[in-house]
Amino acid sequence: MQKQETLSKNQKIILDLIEKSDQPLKAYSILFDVKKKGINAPLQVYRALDKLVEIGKIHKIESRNAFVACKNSNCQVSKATAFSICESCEDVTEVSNLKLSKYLNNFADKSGMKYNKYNLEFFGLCKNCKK
Amino acid sequence: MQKQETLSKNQKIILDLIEKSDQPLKAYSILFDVKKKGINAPLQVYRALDKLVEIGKIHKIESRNAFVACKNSNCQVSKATAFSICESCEDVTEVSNLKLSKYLNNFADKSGMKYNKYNLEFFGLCKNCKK
DNA sequence: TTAAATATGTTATATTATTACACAGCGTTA
DNA sequence: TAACGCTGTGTAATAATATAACATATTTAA
Repeated sequence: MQKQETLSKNQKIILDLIEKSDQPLKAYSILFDVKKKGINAPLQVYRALDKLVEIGKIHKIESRNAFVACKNSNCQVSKATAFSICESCEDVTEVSNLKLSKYLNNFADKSGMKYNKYNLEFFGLCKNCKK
Repeated sequence: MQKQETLSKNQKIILDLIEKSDQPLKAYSILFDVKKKGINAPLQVYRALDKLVEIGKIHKIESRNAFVACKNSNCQVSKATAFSICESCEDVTEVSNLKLSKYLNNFADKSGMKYNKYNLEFFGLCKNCKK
């Protein structure tokens, strides 16, 4: 949590916004929302997003080009991420399952390549949409 | 394999191109390459790509906005995909590991959501780039 | 107290993807 | 065989996502 203190102005504004949303936000919707705070250009948003992803405060949902706050309160670096995505309502939830992350962090296939990061996205129908 | 026969002209041209490449291709690079075959517009490419993804002939590498041919020769539907991506040379390989796919296909977390699809991307350095 | 590193602001532009509309070919079925 | 649904094609325009290039400010650390 101590890293929070050292965020820059724009980074704070944008992290705040993302943390207040329970769903992933897209870069240009963020831009729209922060214009009233003096952030005027896409690049200002993307720069903050890049930094926030880098330090693990937010994650990018690659299949949706959208960003969510990290729910692992102690997450410092974004290197092992998993999400479940409802294909109907687009609700996204971060999956935190110790077994899963252990399994994937230790995964090695025959290529001999050692992975230092992964991103997993599950798709399905959420409880509400299954009804 | 029998589905191959029923691909349309544009779909065949584009699948051919992707299958001949050992690395993921981006939509506009595909467009550039197939102009000589009479495919002139992005939409023609995207439509073919959508279809090919749908029937499992190719996969989209979400983090790279690029498309690779499916290496599972008998893959009919693209519902469980895993790739390893070298962050230095951008080499991408499809991971086919029965244990992994079983594990992920059966994965269920506390949300009770049942997944019907997933996409997993591992990142690291490939053998060549590790040297 | 200067240099290096990080962040900001702005304009322009590149890259990725979709909307909207018109029409062609093919198999069904009525 | 005509009407229909379905899938695919072609084209133009535009939307959505992301980065390059340049100038300047602020913070950090030697």
